[in-house]
Amino acid sequence: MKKEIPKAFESTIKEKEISKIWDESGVANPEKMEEKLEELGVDIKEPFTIALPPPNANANLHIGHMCGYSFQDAMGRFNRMTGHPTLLLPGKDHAGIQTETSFTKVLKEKGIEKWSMTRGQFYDQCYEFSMENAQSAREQEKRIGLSADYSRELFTLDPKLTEIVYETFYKMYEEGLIYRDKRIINQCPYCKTALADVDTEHELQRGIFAYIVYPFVEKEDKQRAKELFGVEGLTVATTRPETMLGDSAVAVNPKDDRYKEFIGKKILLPIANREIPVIEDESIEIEVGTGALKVTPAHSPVDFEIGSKHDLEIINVINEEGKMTGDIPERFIGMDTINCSKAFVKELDELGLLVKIESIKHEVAVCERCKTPIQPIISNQWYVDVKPLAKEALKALEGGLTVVIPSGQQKALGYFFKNIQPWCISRQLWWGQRIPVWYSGGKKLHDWLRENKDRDISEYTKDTGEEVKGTGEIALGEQAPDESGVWEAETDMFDTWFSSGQWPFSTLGGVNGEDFKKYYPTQVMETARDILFWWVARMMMMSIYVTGKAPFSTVFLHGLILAADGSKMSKSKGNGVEPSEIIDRYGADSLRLWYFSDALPGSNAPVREEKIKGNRNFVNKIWNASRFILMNIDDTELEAIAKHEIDSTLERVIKTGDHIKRVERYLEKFQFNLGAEAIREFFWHQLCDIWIEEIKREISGKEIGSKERVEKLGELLWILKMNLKIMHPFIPFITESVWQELVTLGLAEGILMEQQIS
RNA sequence: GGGCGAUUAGCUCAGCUGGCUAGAGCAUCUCGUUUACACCGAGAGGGUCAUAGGUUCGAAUCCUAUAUCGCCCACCA
Repeated sequence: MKKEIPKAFESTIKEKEISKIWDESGVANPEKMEEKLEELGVDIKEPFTIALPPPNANANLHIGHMCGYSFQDAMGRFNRMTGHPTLLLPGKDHAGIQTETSFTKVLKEKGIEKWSMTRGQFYDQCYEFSMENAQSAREQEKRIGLSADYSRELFTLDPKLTEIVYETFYKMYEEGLIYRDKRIINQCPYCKTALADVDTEHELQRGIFAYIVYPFVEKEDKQRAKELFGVEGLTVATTRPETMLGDSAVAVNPKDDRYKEFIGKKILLPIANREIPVIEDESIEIEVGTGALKVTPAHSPVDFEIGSKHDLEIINVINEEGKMTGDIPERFIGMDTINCSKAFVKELDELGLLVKIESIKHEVAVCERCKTPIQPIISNQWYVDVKPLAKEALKALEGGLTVVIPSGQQKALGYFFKNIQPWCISRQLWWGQRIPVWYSGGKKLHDWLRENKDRDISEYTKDTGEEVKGTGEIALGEQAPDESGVWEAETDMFDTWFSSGQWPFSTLGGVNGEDFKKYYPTQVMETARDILFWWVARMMMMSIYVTGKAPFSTVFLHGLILAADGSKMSKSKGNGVEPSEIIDRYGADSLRLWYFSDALPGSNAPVREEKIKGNRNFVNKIWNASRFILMNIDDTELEAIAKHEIDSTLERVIKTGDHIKRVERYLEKFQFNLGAEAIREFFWHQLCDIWIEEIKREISGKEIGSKERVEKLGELLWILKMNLKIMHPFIPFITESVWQELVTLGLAEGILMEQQIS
């Protein structure tokens, strides 16, 4: 009897051994794999490349990350086993705002306030924090079997990448696509930064709807209003009374018969006691609220539009931290918006100007990262005019150069490109890549000049009380253009997506990189569908802009992993499933197989442990079937069986060949579920339940070393090996483990990972 | 308000360009101590494929409505 083979597949032990073998082989490196293919005498095909989505280096990987890696690894392994030098290019993302938020929390738990640190201190410690997370993420990636080329691993803040990101910025600036603008932005009072529209979410929240009387100035208007409405002014309805000190007008629809006659009249804004006009605007909906809208251009995107149409004054009353500010009564300054709202309601009530308050539920924009309600405020920010980029991306999409799976998401992406808005790329953060801009005489001077185009620089001092110390010009670069000392560095950071949007070519060394020539464009982008607009869209736009070519031909969006009850997993709910626990219990292969059959594009996949357990049973079945075959081969027969030439006309051999082809087709068409089902069905029910049983009978009573035994067991061994190969992209650990058992007996060579399927 | 998708066995879902008695996994039930595996084997039950029309020799599959659910986008005060 040969050495003992355990009855059950001990996944935890085996996975470690196998990982080590793979690491040592080095064939995750495409050049190394190419050499291997040459050795094997195989036709070398086009490289297959995936720039793996870099996970945020601020937390452990979750079950969704593992899902992505499973699909990408399956694609990678399959291509590697069919003659393609394969590059799965790994990396980690600094994830600007998200990491800054989570690291701030980490500090807080230690009793340290972010604001008590210098930017530099914060940056350094955050860097360390990110590196630690990157390390554990790397370990997790390997646990699910990811065959990435770690010799090329990158972090988005790597100087090599930053250089490329800056080059793109300079190019865009010179071509007039980058500009600074003062307009209404989404301000997160908690993160204290501007956000792009796409960085906000809408949440249904409870709020108030206050009906407030805005009295007229003139006596006759008051009287007329009294006759018509019973109050001496127009009643406006608002969910945000605290913004009223920033009102510049009351707008009504010109078709609204109730208010028509008051258009052009003057209103005395309560509390502020400032006169504002009644204006007309088509966009006002007659049925909503009272049909009269208070217009606050500084603090509402809708109002901002109306304001710029009618050239209304912009009055800032809320600052970056969500506190009341500006030219307002002393008692409100510094109040937060909620308390201010309450105070206003009280005062208005005392003045007899509060009609009523309704309690309503309405959609509120919140910060995508910390869920704090955003404050729309006016501020100076950097923008990219992405319209022309989106146009090219749309062309690629419509021309079929990039195909999105599932197709419904392709339409959504097209819609996004068609309706794209300027992209605000500056963030008031400490963590990330600094926007490489310098201001002569300071940022404030530059902005003042931009806002006061018709005025002379000499008036700046009069306006602001500050000396003019430069020209207000801008210079680009990492370093100040000269030593004159007039240059002030931009302190804003890039939106994290500005760098990750360049991932497909920045990781390959940019347009002049060696890797770029060989591996760009990549073949696949595999990710979760919730970052389609943030990331996939940006990658397409920026990559086409910089390289002229669509960065990938297929976008594969895997399904959304949900908690067992079908709800979204979230940290706050505590209903997340820890991938390492699943792997400990059932093995990485079982989890992978579950992804392939359940986490299909366009679907939701609640984690069902029984199903993963079922896959574990299948993995174990493979182990035992293989073990049985090996146990049946006598030591004295090993050599003969190893040398045995397979008869390609045998029925079982033909059927096996057909099966392999079928699964190959499924993998080529990204039909992982069908592939997973096919390998299971074939191995378990065809091979184990039927053929092994048949062969058991066929060799029973035959003498050891006889021709029949060598032929039959040789056939069985061949079928097993073919099955191991085709199953390997799905379940690499078990298949490689069995392969290694074969190697020790001299029945196979090398590692399965580098074998060619046909 | 707009868009996308879903609705098939108790549960989670397959079912590609329309064609055999509609499938899988898990769950359920019955039987089984055969020298790989009980993380097993043999077998069984269970679906008017959301509803109503239509196209067709033929529809879960195509078309049109309806209903319910989900997701995304959008400035409803």
